[in-house]
Amino acid sequence: MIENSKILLVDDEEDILEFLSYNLKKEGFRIDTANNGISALKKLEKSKPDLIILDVMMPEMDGIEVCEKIREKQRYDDILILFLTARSEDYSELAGFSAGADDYITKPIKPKLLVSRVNAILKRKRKKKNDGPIEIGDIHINKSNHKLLYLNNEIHLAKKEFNLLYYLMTVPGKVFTREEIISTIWKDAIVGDRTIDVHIRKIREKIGSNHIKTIKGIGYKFDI
Amino acid sequence: MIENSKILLVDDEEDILEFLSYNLKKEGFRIDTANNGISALKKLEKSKPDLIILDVMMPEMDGIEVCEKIREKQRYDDILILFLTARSEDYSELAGFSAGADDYITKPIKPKLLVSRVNAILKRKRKKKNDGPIEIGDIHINKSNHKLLYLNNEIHLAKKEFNLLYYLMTVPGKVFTREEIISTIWKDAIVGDRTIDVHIRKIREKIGSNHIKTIKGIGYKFDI
DNA sequence: TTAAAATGTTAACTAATTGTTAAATCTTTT
DNA sequence: AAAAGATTTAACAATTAGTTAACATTTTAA
Repeated sequence: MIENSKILLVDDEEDILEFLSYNLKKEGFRIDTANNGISALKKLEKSKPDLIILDVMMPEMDGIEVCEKIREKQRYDDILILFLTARSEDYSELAGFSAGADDYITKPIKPKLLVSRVNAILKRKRKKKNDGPIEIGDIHINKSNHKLLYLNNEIHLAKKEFNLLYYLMTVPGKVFTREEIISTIWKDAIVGDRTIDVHIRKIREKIGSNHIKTIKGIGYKFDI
Repeated sequence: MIENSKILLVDDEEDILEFLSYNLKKEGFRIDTANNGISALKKLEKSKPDLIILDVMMPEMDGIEVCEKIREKQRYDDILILFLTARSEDYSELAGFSAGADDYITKPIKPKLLVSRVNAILKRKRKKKNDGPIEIGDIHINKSNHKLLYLNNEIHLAKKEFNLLYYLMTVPGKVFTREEIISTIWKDAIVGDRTIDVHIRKIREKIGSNHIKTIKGIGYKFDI
């Protein structure tokens, strides 16, 4: 869900932070702010955003430098960086991209343009990775770190349970037939008929029984 | 070796290809050329270059489109793309970066600038891949001096242990499959199945068993 | 309404994976 | 060349995951 993306805003001017914050929150983004480079880098450690919007001109550590610092760490590779630059500071386009930015917006910022640019860039990111985390309601499932968050608590799922839930969540609302499930989760093994049920049961035990619905005679679906 | 980098030049004008080729070969780069987008995409399949220099203006498929096509494939993520654009085609800066370019050069091309830009961009890539120190919680690991600090005490790790821990720490939280681990830490050697475990055990002996978590059936991950 | 069909539930059983040692084999250092 | 250290292996233990069988419950449809 693009709307659910976390964005970190970095600018030394409070006005701009508020302006950006307001316009992006309205679109459903989760916003965090920092008013200098150092504090931005610290916030990163705590919670990794999907996108950082970074003012180029800042006292002490400018945006370019912050960007370079971020790009040094491999684990931040997938964070998008969008520069905010005054039209006059032409240098920034070049230096910014050399530092590893993904896009830039020139001031004065037009809310509509901002939002559309942010959406575009996030969409691009999403397309890139196919095992992306899925967040539906109070359930966050992430294949790359094999984590399931239910109401913000980490829940342990065994491999089969995890794969099964993830599979159902790839297309919420869609009914997956037992056959479909077997052929993707069990590939070539042959398992008895109760096996699926038992796994479903174990998942329900962990995330409550409202999310996975039984469609009798057909299969199961994940619903919010 | 930056000098050894492979560069793919894509331009429809033979003159420019030769000009670029001449100047870059002189610097020790390995050069391959293509005179349209289709052929460039085909050459990619055969042999992956480190950098692609792409003319924006080309008949049939323009540079932007080629760039987008490349960026669609995850396996080409680490290829750098540098655009060649006429000064007038201002649009390309923006469209180009949105398409996923890493830098651009405007025509007319000055050999010295070209070379320095190419070097800069390649160096940036190299830096990214490499060895920054990683500090997570109470663990500081530094590849350049092969040191591990745990709770501010220096701990000795044997080479394999060190590499393994470092690898896991490059992306904290991510689950590395046994396969991934084997193929990066053991490159081309073939080792038995218990080898990883034994190394993991030794690392845990030294930094406690909370940081490296086992995800049964999948692999290991480093967590804070 | 009731038998048949499908799914839910449990606990026992089986299989698969990982942990732990100590010894064997390589490597490096002295 | 001996010693020390690093790495791998093999055997076995421990743990966890996955499956099944037996039975219960629910739903469907005659």
